[in-house]
Amino acid sequence: MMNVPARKTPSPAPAVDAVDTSYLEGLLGYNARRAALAVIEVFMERMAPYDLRPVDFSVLSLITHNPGITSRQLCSTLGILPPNLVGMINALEKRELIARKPHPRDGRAMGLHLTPSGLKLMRDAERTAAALEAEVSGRLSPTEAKTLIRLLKKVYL
Amino acid sequence: MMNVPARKTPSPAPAVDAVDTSYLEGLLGYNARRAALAVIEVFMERMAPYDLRPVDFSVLSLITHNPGITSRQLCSTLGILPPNLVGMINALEKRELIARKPHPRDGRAMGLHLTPSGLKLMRDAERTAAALEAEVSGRLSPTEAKTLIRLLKKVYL
DNA sequence: TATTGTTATACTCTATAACTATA
DNA sequence: TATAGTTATAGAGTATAACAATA
Repeated sequence: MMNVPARKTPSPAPAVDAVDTSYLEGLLGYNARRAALAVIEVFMERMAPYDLRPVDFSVLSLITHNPGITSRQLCSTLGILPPNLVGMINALEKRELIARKPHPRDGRAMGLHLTPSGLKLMRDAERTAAALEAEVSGRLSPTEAKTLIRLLKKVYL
Repeated sequence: MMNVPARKTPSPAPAVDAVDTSYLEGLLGYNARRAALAVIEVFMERMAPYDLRPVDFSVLSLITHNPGITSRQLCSTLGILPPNLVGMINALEKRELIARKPHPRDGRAMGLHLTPSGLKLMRDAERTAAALEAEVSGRLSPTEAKTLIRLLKKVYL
């Protein structure tokens, strides 16, 4: 129970029963990272049926709401480096979810657009994302969910 | 001949001037990840003088506040896989920031402890972390900072 | 000269299987 | 049999340099 040492042992090597995480839990970065990983973990599970990782969803979502967006614009918006986007775009094009069309004003760039099947997939995927949001926000009140997003924006914007 | 109005061009490839991110910005996961990355980026800069990555700081901080903690306990607390912790522990031991002592009750395990120089480093590093917290929280009110951490905990706990 | 998209490549992070020694 | 620590290794994610085509 108490495990009281006999008076004054050198106490050479104490053991830890319950880990004290109170210090880390007071740090914003620690909590933000844990929360992000928790949400993203659920997100990955729900997007698995569509064979979309979070980054694929982000890319397709930006193309959905910005038809004709270029690779360069995707990169700077999402913080992806151009060489790392190439493979993703190629894969999405190979799956016939997106199509490249010539940019109307810049011969170097290609505008990215959803194909009909890409549009259909994203309608379902965004519905799933909305359901997931409602679920996670279910642990919060609607007001808390809005507050949380507002405060997170204040941190990174 | 005349039934193709000039107004109704096929609009073959629109261009995007300003990227619309409003959809993604409504998603909790997107905002949590962006905020976490922003905070961690500053954290990395401030910890560079100590040659500590965020994960090193987390490990040393847990050892600081839990003398005798085992590798296994570190792994389960921080969500690190055992094989990936080995190298970190070895490196910290080689820098003489931590020392392994035999676990008092389990011959398989080793208790981890700060060395005097490790203790000194962590006093400085935790002071730096506290200053950084104050700075980031400076973009929020003290109440907002507390609210943010409370809501983040609700999301991942 | 600067920028878009691209290739090649390296480095870090994370994940899996299997071994050892203790429990 | 199960667990703590370890090794080896594979895969994913992220980074820089350099090139061709176009601005």
